[in-house]
Amino acid sequence: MQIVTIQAEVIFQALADETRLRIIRLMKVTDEESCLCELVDSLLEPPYKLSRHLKILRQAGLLLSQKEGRWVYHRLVTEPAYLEPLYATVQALPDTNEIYNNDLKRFRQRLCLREGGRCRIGIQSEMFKTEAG
Amino acid sequence: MQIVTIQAEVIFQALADETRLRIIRLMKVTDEESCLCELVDSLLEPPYKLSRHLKILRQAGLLLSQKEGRWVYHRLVTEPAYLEPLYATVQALPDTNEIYNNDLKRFRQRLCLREGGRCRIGIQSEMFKTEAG
DNA sequence: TGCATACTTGCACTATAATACAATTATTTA
DNA sequence: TAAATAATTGTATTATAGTGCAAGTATGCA
Repeated sequence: MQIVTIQAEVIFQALADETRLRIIRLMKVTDEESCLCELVDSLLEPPYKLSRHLKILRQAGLLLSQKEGRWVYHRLVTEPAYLEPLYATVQALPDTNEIYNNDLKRFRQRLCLREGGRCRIGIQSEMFKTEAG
Repeated sequence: MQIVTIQAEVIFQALADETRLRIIRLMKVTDEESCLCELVDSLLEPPYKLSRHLKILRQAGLLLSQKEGRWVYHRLVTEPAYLEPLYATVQALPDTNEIYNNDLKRFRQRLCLREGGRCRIGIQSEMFKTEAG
């Protein structure tokens, strides 16, 4: 086990971006883990963009990423304990334009395409764009 | 009364800086308000630098600034409610290098120089630099 | 009314950050 | 072993952010 002390500024910086807040909120609300292509289909953002944002969250100590074959699953890190009120804050943020809610709807749909609880397909964005705003 | 919706990214961005975290933590821990020169003496940073950081915090909706003669007093904003866990997080951050603690010691000393609960003097940094690390 | 002073800001400079495209890596499968 | 594919990254570009100096504003006081 490796404990790295992460500067508070780095954590707040990691949360100071709309795309990254969308990722954190989705992971927090669903208590799920997700691979890149599922996030692409949920947030409707290009893979290279999300991949870079995921890296920033990982480096800030907020996400843990594990490779499984061709897929990489990302999930929230819950330690140290002071991360919890931060996630709670993100989860409590107003969602005036329903951005978070639409991400969530698409993500839930996308989860239905898993087989045996794992993603077996790639990006399906075209399909998801036409549905659920 | 004017309610302005502030983007979450702006709030997290405002917290993504060491100097600003020092200001927030000091205001939160002491539950005090402070003018610029008191902060200069507490954080030992130049006035123009702190003035700019205070502006950023104000624009993010975290500080309220009120002018009183030549002095401007700054204090934490507590609304909306989701700011509270953020401040709590800042207050709970580890203080490995005692930076926050040293700020606090100097601030408490500086408060002793108030007359009638108000600051009546300007920057005294030279005096504060020589004491309490 | 002129000076001291608490604070702010214009400007220049440097560093960091977000994005898009294209290329690359790593893994699976035919 | 070659093609397909999930994911990452090099590079260029543009925008934003932090800092320091010097100048400016606004208030109080002699």
